[in-house]
Amino acid sequence: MVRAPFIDKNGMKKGAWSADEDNKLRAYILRYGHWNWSQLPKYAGLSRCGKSCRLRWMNYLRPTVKRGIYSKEEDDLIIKVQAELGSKWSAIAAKLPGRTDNDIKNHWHTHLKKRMKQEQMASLVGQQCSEISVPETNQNEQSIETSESEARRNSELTPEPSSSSEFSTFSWPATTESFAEGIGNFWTEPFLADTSFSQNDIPLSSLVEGGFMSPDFLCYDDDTVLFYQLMQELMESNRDT
DNA sequence: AAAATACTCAACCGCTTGGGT
DNA sequence: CACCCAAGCGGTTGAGTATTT
Repeated sequence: MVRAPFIDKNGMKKGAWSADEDNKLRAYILRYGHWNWSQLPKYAGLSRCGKSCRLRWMNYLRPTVKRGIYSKEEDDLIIKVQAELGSKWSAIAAKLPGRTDNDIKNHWHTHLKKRMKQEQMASLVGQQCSEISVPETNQNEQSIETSESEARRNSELTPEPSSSSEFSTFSWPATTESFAEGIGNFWTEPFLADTSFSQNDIPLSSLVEGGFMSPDFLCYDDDTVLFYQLMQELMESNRDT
C-alpha cells in the first residue's frame, strides 16, 4: 500500500520503510532523542533524509501513537473542530491525544468528508421535503447513515498497525531481554560508538556523564521520557524477580 | 474466475514558519 | 533587515487490498 523502496539521485532511500530501518530509527531516538532531524539519519545509520525519518517517527513509530478505529466521540470532535478551524490538522490532532495529523487528515478525506456531505444533502433534502410537508425523510436518511457508520465502526478490526513493513506486528515487549532481542544488533549499529549499554543502565545519564553528548544536545519528547520511565520500571521489576 | 473499480493510508513534495546569525 | 536552515504543515500521490461487475 506504499511506494516501493528506491534510491533517489542523491543516494537517499525513499518509499516504504523496512523493519530494519524502523528498528534503527526507533532505537536511535529512544536512546539519543531527535536532537537534529537532518543529522540524525547519518548517526542512526540510515540512508534516509531527515524529513522522512521525522515523518516515520511522528506518524508511526512514536510509542504513544494511537492506531485503529476512531470512536464516535473522536469522529464528532474532528467534525466539530474541522468546522471551526478548517484543515488545521495539527491543531485538530492536538485535541485528540495519540492521533497524528496525517492520520486524522486521511480519516477525514476517506470517511468524515463523505459523511458530512451526506448529512448536508440529507438536511437539504429534508428542508425541501418539509416545505412540501414530508418531514420524516430527513430523519430516515440520517438514521440510515448513522447505522451505516456504526456498522462500519463495529466491523472494523481492532487497532493493529497495517503498515507496509513486516514490523507492523511489533508490540512493546514485556521485558528488556525481549526488547533487546527484538531489535537485534542495533546497539552495535554504526551510530553506536560505545558498547556500554546494559539492561541496568539507562543511557541518558551515562551518555552525558561519559562526555558523549552535551545535556543541551539531548532532545527527548514526552513519549521518549514516558518510554524510559516505563523501561526503568520494567528493569526494576526484573531485578526484583 | 478474472477484470475493473473503489477504498485506504503510508509516504512524498513543496510551501511556510520560526529561530539563529 | 536579510539570509539561511531546520522543523512543521497540508495537499497529493501511488500502490496494496477489498469489493463489485
